[in-house]
Amino acid sequence: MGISDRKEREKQEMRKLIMNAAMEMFVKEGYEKTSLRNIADKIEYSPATIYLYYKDKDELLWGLQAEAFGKLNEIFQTSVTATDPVKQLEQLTKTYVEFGMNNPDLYDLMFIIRSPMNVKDDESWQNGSNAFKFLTDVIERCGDRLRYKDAKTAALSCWAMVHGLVSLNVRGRCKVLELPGEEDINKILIQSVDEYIELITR
Amino acid sequence: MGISDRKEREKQEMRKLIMNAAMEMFVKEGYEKTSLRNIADKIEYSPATIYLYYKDKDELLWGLQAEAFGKLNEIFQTSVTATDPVKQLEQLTKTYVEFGMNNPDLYDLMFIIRSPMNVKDDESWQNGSNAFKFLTDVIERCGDRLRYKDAKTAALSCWAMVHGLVSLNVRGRCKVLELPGEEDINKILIQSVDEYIELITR
DNA sequence: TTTAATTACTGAACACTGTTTAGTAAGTTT
DNA sequence: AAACTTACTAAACAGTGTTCAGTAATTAAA
Repeated sequence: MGISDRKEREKQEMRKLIMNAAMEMFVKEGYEKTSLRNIADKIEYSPATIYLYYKDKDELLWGLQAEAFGKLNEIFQTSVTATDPVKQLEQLTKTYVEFGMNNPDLYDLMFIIRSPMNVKDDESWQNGSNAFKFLTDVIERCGDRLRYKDAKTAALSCWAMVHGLVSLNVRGRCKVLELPGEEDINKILIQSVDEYIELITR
Repeated sequence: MGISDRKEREKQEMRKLIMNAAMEMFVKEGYEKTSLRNIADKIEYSPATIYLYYKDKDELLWGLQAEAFGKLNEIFQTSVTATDPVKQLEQLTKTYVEFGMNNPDLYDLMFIIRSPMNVKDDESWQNGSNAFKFLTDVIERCGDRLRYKDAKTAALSCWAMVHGLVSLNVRGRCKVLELPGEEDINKILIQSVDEYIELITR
């Protein structure tokens, strides 16, 4: 059955072709400009063809989301290098903030946009879950060096803090801060994370 | 010039008619269903008419945003009743979280959606700025009872925390938490806020 | 009071969006 | 060579925000 094997291979290649085009479009042109028609144009196929490989736009976005979470996990792996778990937490949170600020569109897709993150037990949810597990593991290793009652709420709070900082910025809500002069917003965020880590450790 | 006065009055009434219809639609049907055509249908005018009173959809959204911020300010005023500034901060943060959880669509419009919050010196920005000032004022009154270096970063961090909690929930990102049983997510959030307040006070 | 100018409004169109369906052309099997 | 299956697309549907020419009513000027 070599033919059906090849057919299956070609099908996966086509899925990848669509996926890659969508991803490239997404990081280059942003969410708004990434329509099915534009993607179809890019890969020189009809828009209807995409529907033969993906149920709808949401399914495509889940794919992008999965890749983005994978990327985040990779960065975590390479950036969190310390042996001290508290130091690890510091590296983790800063890495998170930097990732969000450097990849606003991907961050959007992963943590802000409405549609995805709906279905359980798919790749996207798996990768997202892994990233969160990375955080909870670090926090658990911190043990009683964190001034938190249990690891679960500690993880939630910690995540909420960094996500709050990033998402307020990504969606331009930090103008009310009225930063004096041309202070780098990126540094202020990192500083806030620093202060937070200091605050929750004893 | 009584005529032009009446004309101006009628113009404002029309603006209000559109605004109210849009707001009603927004809180009842959500953002997705609130299209210009639907609004126009509701007030029994042509969609084109709306453009005679609002430059575009964004301008309309700014109006809604302004009202929502006004509403939030009101709630702040009636809910923050304590004399102790730290207690005030606790009331403020909890009120914020509850507002977000009870009015997800409005919260969306105020703190998540992309388009608005662009232009300075308009009503929406004013009201948003006021809400933030409410927070910074409370924090300043707390003085050295907060374990923060300066009031500004304290305010940012505090806001980031509550916004993080609410927005992760509003956009359904808290499923990774894997809450045991049917625990009320609302209570967990309030609990997290509690713990945070406790954490930053000495 | 009749005519001219201004105002308020709309129908229809434009350029998009995601999505579905009927039909075609090629590849595969019999 | 005929029958079947697969891969693909043109065209349409229903929706979006937005613009513009044209109409009817109101106001101002003659």
